[in-house]
Amino acid sequence: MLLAGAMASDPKPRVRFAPSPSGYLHIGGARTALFNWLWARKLGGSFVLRVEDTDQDRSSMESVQAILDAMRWLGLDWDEGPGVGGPHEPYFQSDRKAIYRQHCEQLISEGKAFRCYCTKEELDAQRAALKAENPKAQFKYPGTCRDRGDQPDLPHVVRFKAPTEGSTAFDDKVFGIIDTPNKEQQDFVIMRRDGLPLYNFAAVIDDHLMDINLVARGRDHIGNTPHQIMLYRAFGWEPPDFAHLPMMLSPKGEKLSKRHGHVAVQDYEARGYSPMGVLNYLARFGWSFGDQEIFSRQQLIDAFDWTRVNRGDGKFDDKKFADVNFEHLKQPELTDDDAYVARVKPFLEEAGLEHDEVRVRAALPLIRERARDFRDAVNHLDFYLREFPVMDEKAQRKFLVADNAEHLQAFRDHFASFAPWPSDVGQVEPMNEALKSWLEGTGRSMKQVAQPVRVALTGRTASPGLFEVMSVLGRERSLARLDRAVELCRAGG
RNA sequence: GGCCCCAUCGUCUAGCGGUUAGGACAUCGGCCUCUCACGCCGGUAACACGAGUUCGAAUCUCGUUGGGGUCACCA
Repeated sequence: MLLAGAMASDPKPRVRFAPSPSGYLHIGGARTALFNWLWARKLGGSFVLRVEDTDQDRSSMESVQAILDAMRWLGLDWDEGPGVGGPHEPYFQSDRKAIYRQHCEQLISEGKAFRCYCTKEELDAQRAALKAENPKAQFKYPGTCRDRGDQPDLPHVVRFKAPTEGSTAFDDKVFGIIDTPNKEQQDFVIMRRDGLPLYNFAAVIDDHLMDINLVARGRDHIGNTPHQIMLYRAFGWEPPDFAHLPMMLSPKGEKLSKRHGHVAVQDYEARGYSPMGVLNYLARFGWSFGDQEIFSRQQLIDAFDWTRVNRGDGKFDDKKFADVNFEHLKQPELTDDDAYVARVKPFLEEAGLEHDEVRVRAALPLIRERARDFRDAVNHLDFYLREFPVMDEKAQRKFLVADNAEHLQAFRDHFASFAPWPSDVGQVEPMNEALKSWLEGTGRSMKQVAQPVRVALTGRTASPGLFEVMSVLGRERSLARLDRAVELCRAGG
């Protein structure tokens, strides 16, 4: 057995992500891109983006755009590829047809590939006949056209003369040595009838021409690897290293697809996830670093290593994902105030809320420990940003009643003269003290007062501490809300 | 079915011959408390099974079972 990839030297990695633009950026694809990107960034290598759009029926420019947008949103920048160019242009396979044709001709002239004139129908018929005779038999292309004369004018596909003796092995950076008997192979098609290359052929040529020295992709490509290695050898090229990643399965263990909910990166963007929240969850899926769960972008780059990538497939867990994202929103070290404000802004606009940046920043410490994503943050921000809060009907009925008017009025009057009014949520302690002594002095209980005040200020029964809210709202707005609540109590009661 | 791969709490995982099998999410209690949240403390919960190797296996070998991938003129 000839072992590919075993003794590759260790130059700067040149890795690639090669999506097929037939939809959106799949969450599993994003992880593949991430691992490649991390490796390139860690070692100062290059991350190449190549668009595999040879199947014109399934590819679209909208899809290319969606994928590039998602990559940019995640911050997975590429050193070569669409938009940035590079020394190995073009980076769209649909612009490289001449290259594939030329290499195909080379293999044919060297006797390593041949034109096959069999039609799909003929092959199907042969397969059916074999099945009829022996249901368990495995149909393989019988080599009908292997030694038939070359007739380029006839409609044909081009097949690679695959070896049938021995085996093809490679040393995977994740799975170790994978050895596949060649007798399993058949003369596979490298060029379609319409002259367009098939995946295995185009990928090999591009990876070689683009100097890719490590191909990292999903485990579903393991079976393609022997084919590709055969092609490298046929061309006399050194195969790159390979690293295959375990699969991301649905919570039920099935292949992850749209029916399982959110699988497109853009779905998470729309839900208000943070790019680093997404990246962090994906990084920890099939890879670990001791007990560490939360990573900044730089920590990920520093810590990433193929030796810590696992082999077992995993099941997707939305709850864990949400929590990792939450962790990134909570910690200012991971999402600083500027980033937070910038990310939440479009969601505020979408909700039609006034984007009062000063007040948003003032409320941020309160929001951070409550909002699980930026969309959720808008909900928590809502009552700070309106003139008056939207009253929750049940809350109003229960707490803004005649009996509470007096408590609210007294609270309002007492704190109207309080000075200094806290300008920061961290400065509310004096007000808390004042509240306690006021309650004692007037014979009121916290229970009697707190919830009515809360509803008055926020329109809700759940919110941050009373004085934290008041410090964000400011004196005037707070008092106005209390006044309005007193009116509501009297009118409603 | 052929070939390939995988197997630790429900989930993501640590473990790389000797551990009370650890962490995180989820879940269940409790503390904190003006509500919510954060935070803190604690509980339930795993080595798929069977043979070996070894003084000693979650760790090594083989088998069984289970799961996944792949067998296109898709990628």
